[in-house]
Amino acid sequence: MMFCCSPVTRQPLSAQEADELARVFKAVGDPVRLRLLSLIAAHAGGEACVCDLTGAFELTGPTISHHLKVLREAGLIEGERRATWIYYRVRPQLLRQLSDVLVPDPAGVRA
Amino acid sequence: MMFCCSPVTRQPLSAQEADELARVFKAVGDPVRLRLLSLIAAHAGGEACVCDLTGAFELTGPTISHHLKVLREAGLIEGERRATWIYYRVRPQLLRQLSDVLVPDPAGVRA
DNA sequence: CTGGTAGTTCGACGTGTGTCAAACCAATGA
DNA sequence: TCATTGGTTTGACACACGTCGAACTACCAG
Repeated sequence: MMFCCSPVTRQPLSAQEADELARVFKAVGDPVRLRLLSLIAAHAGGEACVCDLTGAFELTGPTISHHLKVLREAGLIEGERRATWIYYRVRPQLLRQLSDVLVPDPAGVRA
Repeated sequence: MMFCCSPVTRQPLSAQEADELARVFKAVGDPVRLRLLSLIAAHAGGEACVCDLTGAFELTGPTISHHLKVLREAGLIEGERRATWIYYRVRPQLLRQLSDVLVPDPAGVRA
């Protein structure tokens, strides 16, 4: 992930930065994916296997799998197979970057 | 906006919270809207008229207008007409909420 | 009132996306 | 080796979304 830490409110984003950022925000711009992210992050041990996740939704396996893939390709989570199960964990660095980039300027810093 | 301040990583989002949050993240999940938000926020005085914005893109007026409407309906910006021009300004409260909700837990807080 | 500029709304069109069923791959266990 | 369970991939379909041109509204200047 190439964009860096200066908030969106500081100076105008370049088209490139905007493209990269938008890709990630689009990934969290879906209620199912947000809940998946939240379920994984808040799960005991910081990780959850897919079998823990599918039960929380009225959606089929393939659909959950699709959303996990979107989150994975956005860099928000990573998965690891252990024996029969695949465990997902969130990648806090990217989450932190997203959080930082949205922080509003303290009033009056701009000209 | 009804969702509140506890980070997504703390405890699983309810379906309702996820819906509301996703609506807003979807609004920032587009490169043009991200740049618009950034242009408005970083503009001198904290506001910009539409005429300041359209020139920054290779897009027609109606398209810019459409994206501004999406940002407006998401609660991220607000517009005010003064004489011939309409000035947009970002609403920092919502930006702050989005930022807060994405902050990762300090390691080891969860069980 | 007429003309001109700023901006939005409307209607249409092509592409992207969420969903599912069916087929497939990986690991375990008789 | 075969059957079973966990997950992903593929293909198809309906709907949402980004974009544009054209029509429209709001304001200002003669």
